[in-house]
Parts: sequence; structure tokens; C-alpha cells
Amino acid sequence: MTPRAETDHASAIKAAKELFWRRGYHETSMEEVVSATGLNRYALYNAFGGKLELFLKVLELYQNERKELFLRVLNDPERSPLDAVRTVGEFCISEMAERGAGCLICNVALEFGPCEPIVAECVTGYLAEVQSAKEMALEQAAACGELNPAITPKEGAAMLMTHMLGVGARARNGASREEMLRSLHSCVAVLKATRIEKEAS
Amino acid sequence: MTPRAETDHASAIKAAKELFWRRGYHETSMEEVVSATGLNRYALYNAFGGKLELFLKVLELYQNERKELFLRVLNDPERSPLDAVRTVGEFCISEMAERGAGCLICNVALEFGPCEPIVAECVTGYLAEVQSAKEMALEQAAACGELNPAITPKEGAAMLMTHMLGVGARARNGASREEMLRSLHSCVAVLKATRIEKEAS
DNA sequence: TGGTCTTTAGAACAACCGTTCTGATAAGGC
DNA sequence: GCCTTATCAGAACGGTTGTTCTAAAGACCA
Repeated sequence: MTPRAETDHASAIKAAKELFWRRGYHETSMEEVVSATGLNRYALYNAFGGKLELFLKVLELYQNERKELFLRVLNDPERSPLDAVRTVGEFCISEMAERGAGCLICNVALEFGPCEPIVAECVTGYLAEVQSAKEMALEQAAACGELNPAITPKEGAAMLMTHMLGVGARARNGASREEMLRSLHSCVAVLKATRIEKEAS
Repeated sequence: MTPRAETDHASAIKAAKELFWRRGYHETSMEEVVSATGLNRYALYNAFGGKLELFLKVLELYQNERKELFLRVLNDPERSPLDAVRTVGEFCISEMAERGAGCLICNVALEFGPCEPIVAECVTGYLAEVQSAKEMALEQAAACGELNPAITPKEGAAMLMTHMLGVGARARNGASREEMLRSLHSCVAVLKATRIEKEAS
């Protein structure tokens, strides 16, 4: 493969990502993909095989970008663990609000459901990876007394991930950036340990 | 309209609800609707007008059933407010797990997104109603000191709703009943006020 | 029983989709 | 400059969808 073709493919995947993100998989026609990527039909089918295969490439790109960023933030020693978790959430919300189209993973999880097992597996795997990164962050939080003792780091991570999926759903339903941020901040707030003096009885 | 036709329509909507719930709107063909409802094409189109109109009827039925049940549980004086909130969540999870197909509202919110404004509005309205019912429950919880003081009832209700939408997304991605229940219980646990004695300094 | 009106099942229609095919065009090596 | 190879745009194909049409079957009442 020539270097030219390689960058062509990369930028095609990027353009397709934006398209699928905004309009969903089924609502996006190959017609649109062709005109958005600049590549012509023939080249597209030669390079990727078909619509679903292209989409899997898109998912791969999206997940790699995300995972790299998330791990960098969550492992940043300058941040408190819960700050890091909040920052990651805020980043996602910014992206959702920008496009007005929710979260790609969340959209896909619900659009395909169990119909296309390969896509479902892909989503499940990604969610599990991000969740375990968050779990590690919450373990640190627990170690320094920052975590609400009502839950374990594992439970907290699961809850956070589920909550962020819900934020994605709300985004796709038209929620504003502020609404989503409020919800995220509430979620982080209740994960924090709150020390209340026991009332004198 | 004869009584016969009326019950026919009602049971048709019910059957269509199950279908749309399990398979989504776009993946369900009118062919399937015809054979699932028992009504024939002509009668279906005469009674409802078209696929989208039928679907709106389905949404209406679903929302009415839900709202009635939720209000009954949330206003039950026998339950503590947070218990009521948990019970409502558990009910939703049971339904999702039964069908292995997530939450109808959540699925719809993501399947349509902003494409079909009338559907989006319908979803938004329903979510707002349920959320305000939960907010009232949390206000009671706050009044008797059951609510985590890190958040207000309003914030807590928004967070709960968002979390339940996330549970719906996970359900559609194949999560087990147990996973979903754990996540719900974590969410309720962090909403509870946890009293920790201040360490003697 | 006979005649009118409604209901039925399935064919037909028009639109759209992902994919493949085709003939024309451009590029590259000699 | 010429021949081979790769690339292009768009037409064509097969399949599916929501919807409508149509001719046969049935219900109803006198």
C-alpha cells in the first residue's frame, strides 16, 4: 500500500466517523460516505470491503483515541483520582455537546443491540476496559479516603460507566451541555466521602 | 367504533409494543406487525394511519403504564423514599432483563435521536415527568435526613434518571440482570446519607 | 335466498439501500 | 508516443421497505 493510499484511508475513516457519529449507522448511506470521504465507491469497497467493515474500522479508531486519552488523564499523578474521573467525563460531554449527537459507543450499543454480535462484543470490550481504568482510579481514591465508603471501587466504576452511558442517551435526546455537566458533577459529588459530624444525642 | 374494534386496536398496540421493544423501530417491518397483531394490513392502516402513528400510540401506552405504576410506588406511604426509588428501578430492570432488549424509551431516544422531533419530544416529556416524581421522593428523603447532603433532591433525581437510561443502554448491550441490579444498588447507596464519625484529632 | 357493504389476503408499486459492473479516463514505465 | 495498468463516475442490479390497490370472501339484513 502506498503512503498516499494509507493517509487516504486514515482520513476516510475519520470522515466516516464524524458521519456515523452524527447520523447513526443505518441512517448513513454509502452515498453520503462517498461524498464525505472524497474517495469514490470503487476505492472504498476495495479498501474496506463494505459498510459494516468500514464501520468497525471507525469504532476501532474511536476506541483507540479514547482509551489513550482516558488512560493519560486517569494516570496523571498531578490529579486527584476523582478529579481525573470528572475530567474524563467532562471531555466526553464536550464532544457530545459539540456534535449534538450523543456518544458514538452509546448510540451504537443501542442501535445495533444484539443484532450484530461483532459490534456488540466490540462495545462490551471497550466499556470493560474503560471501566477497569476507572476502577483503578477509584481504588486510589479509596486508599486516600476520598471515596464514599458506601461503595467499593468496583461498584463505583460500574456506576460511573453506566451513568456516562445515560448521559450519552440524554445527549442524543437533546440535553444541553449544562444539564449533562450537572448530572456528572452530582455523580462525582456523591462518590466523594462526606464527613458529617455525628449529632450529639 | 364498535367495542370489538376497540379491543382489537388495544391488543394490536400491545402486540406492537412488544415487537418494537424487542427489535427496535426500524428493524421491525410492517410485515411482522401484521402477523404479530393478527390484524391485516388494510385494517392496520385504516386504524392508525401508518407505522409512525402506530408507534406513537405504542409510546403513549408504554408511558401511561409506567407513569401510573411509578407514581403509585413513589407515593406509597409504607415505603421510605429511597426504597421506593430503588423499587421502581428494580421493576424496570426486571422488564429489561425479561426481554433482553433494554428499555423502550431509552432505545427509542437513541434510535431516533433528533431525526424525528415528535418522538424526541415525547421521550423528553416522559423523562421530565418521571424525574419530577423522583425529585419529590428525594425531597421527602432529604426532609428526614435520608439523602446524601452532597446533593440536592433535584440533582439526585436527574442523576438517577440518567443512570437508569444508562442501565437501559447496558441492557441492550447484553448486561445481565445481576450487573444492572448491582449498579442500581450502588447508585441508591451513594444517594443515602452515610454518617461517619469525625475522627478525633 | 339475494343484494349490499365491509373485510380480507396478497399482489403491485415506488422508493431506497448496499453492492457490483462497465466503459471511459488518467497514470506510469519504456 | 504507446501500451499496460489502475482509477474513476455513474448506471445497473437485486433486495427490502412502507404503502396502496384489487379482486375475492364474508357478514349482515330483509
